[in-house]
Amino acid sequence: MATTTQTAPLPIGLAQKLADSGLRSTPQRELVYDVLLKKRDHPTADEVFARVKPELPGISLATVYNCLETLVQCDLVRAVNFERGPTRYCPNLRPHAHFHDEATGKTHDIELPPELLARVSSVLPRGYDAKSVEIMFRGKAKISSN
Amino acid sequence: MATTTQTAPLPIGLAQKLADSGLRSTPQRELVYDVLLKKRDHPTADEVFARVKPELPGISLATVYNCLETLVQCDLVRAVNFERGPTRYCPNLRPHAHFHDEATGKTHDIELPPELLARVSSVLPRGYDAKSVEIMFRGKAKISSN
DNA sequence: TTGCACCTTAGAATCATTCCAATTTGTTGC
DNA sequence: GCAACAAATTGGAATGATTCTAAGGTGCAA
Repeated sequence: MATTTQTAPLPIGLAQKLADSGLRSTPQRELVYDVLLKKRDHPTADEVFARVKPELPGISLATVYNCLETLVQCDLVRAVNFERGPTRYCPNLRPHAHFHDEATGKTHDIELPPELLARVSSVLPRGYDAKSVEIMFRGKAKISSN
Repeated sequence: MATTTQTAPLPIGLAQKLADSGLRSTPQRELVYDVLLKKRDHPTADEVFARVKPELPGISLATVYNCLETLVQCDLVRAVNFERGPTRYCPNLRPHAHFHDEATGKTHDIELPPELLARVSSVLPRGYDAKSVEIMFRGKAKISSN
């Protein structure tokens, strides 16, 4: 195997982003991120744990929580909260909204036209300085794209 | 006291809305709703409990949860969830967004121009039928209007 | 006035998450 | 390579919010 060959479809930016924050790249962090990238169905921490365990049987749920939190801090992952229920994680970094299908419980990403977030933020009165905007829909989707 | 005099600034629509759903108007439900109307600072269930207790010392936390849930079902109150943390309750029925001030932890209502929600909903692809839209900002507010 | 459906209650149970103390791992300077 | 230190992981306990459950109350309807 040539030295330039990637050994796996592993997240290219992960180690760098972590280093930027003075953090280490660990097998646990890589695997958690990898799992999020592989199946983008907005899993909960528990679900990530279940997917990660076969690859790294010794991993603990606490570590999964830690890794997810780390990834969120590094802006590699978004944490999404619908009403009640556990936090869900999303590796889609492009501006998008979420649609929560009440029938299936599934969450879909909704791509947003580039100017919409600005338009939405423009409703803020003077004195309000928003770091982030979250748009979420709730309803039924006739299309099951997931 | 004339028969047409209101005996208290009690929610006019409550009994009716409840009846519409085949539910009864009870002292607990009235008081919980009253408390939400009186101080619109998006209290948690615990906070509502604390405000309600002096008026009705026998009330239980479970009942407060029940009443809040009932009010949400009757579309008299909105349940709001920011990342993690307890659900907050909001009796503002007009279309509005929420701004969560990271510095103070307080939540502010942001009035929305009437057409904005429609505009936002228009980004949904065919097949997505949204019953509700939620817009939430996170950041710092220089103005403390609450 | 009895029956029945709806409500409320207290406390137990559940679920997600965080905390903690102990251990492991990695890195740095020697 | 090796000690020392920092960062990361681990399992289990602790916490916090919410829901569940079983029992008792309340009030309308026949």
